[in-house]
Amino acid sequence: MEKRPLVILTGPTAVGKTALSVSLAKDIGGEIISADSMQVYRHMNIGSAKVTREEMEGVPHHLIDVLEPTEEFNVVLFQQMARQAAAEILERGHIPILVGGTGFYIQALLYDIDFTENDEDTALRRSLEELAEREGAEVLYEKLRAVDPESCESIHAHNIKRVIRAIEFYEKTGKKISDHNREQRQNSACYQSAYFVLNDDRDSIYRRIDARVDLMMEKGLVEEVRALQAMGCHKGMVSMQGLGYKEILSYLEGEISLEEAVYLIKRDTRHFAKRQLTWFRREKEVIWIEKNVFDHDGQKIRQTMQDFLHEKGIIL
RNA sequence: AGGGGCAUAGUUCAAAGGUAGAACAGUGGUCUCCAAAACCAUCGAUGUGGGUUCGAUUCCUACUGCCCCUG
Repeated sequence: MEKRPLVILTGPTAVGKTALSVSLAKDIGGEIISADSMQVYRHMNIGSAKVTREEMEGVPHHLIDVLEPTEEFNVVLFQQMARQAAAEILERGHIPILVGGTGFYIQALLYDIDFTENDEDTALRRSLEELAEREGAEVLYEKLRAVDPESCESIHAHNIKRVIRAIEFYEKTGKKISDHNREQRQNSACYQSAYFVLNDDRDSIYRRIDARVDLMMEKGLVEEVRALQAMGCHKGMVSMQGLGYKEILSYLEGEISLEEAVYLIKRDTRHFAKRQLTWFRREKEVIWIEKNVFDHDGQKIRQTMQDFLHEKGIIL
């Protein structure tokens, strides 16, 4: 069976993905699927740097504003929704363009990673969390070693989240997650894809992050978060783990000053950008689009991307 | 101008007559259901010139810079 086309445009936060994605979509007759864990949420516009109506310029966008901030979102949901959106776009004879900075989500869709072996078990997770809290991370780690020693090779004992997931996987399926992951790593892309990573000098990215955070403050990030708080949003929610949200919440709860909150948002966003780049470096078959190689000329960048798309047979 | 104080990593702070620790930043990495999360690793400093001493970054001294007080 011939693979269906998928264009991916990603890169570190604040590098300029949104603007480029819209013009590319117009160039090639595409529709955009957001691979962004925060822009899915309604009422979270400023802090998530969500594309505005105007910025969309009429290009259809999917997976934006589809959940309430009180709802949960995760890779599995993303994968299902994105898969569905892509199918619909293709049916319309358009090209799906996956745009966003969450590398894990992109991977989940592109390689069709199998997450369905078990359902999330909140009770089990909680009891393991409590165990770690009460008796320490080492005890939890030994529990994992007993059932899946291989996982201990790759998961650090301090990384409680992943230790719990590995134990949970074993409890629910009777199989080792290390085996499962090894199998899944063999997956090859299930789309005829072009995986573009837009990048720029580190200094430029960091400067843009700082400027963007300042702009968010001017636009009223504090008010946005205050409104979310009034809707009943609190730190325990997935949506409130977003950069800009958790820090402003801390400020509103009187834990830190506004100045500290801004400092933390900038710092954590830089860290995030760095982690994103680490992820993309590791991904196979990515096409790096270094903005400075193209003198930051959007026209040249779009032309180059289209050349790649021709080459890969994604566009004629 | 006079008096006093301080000069240690990019920043904030430790320590010590036998060549210096930390936090944060920076950098590299892990990642297969909380991923804007969680976690790991790592680079890096005694302002400059003299003197005392077996040995100074530490003591003395001059210079430079910064801060405070007085005028």
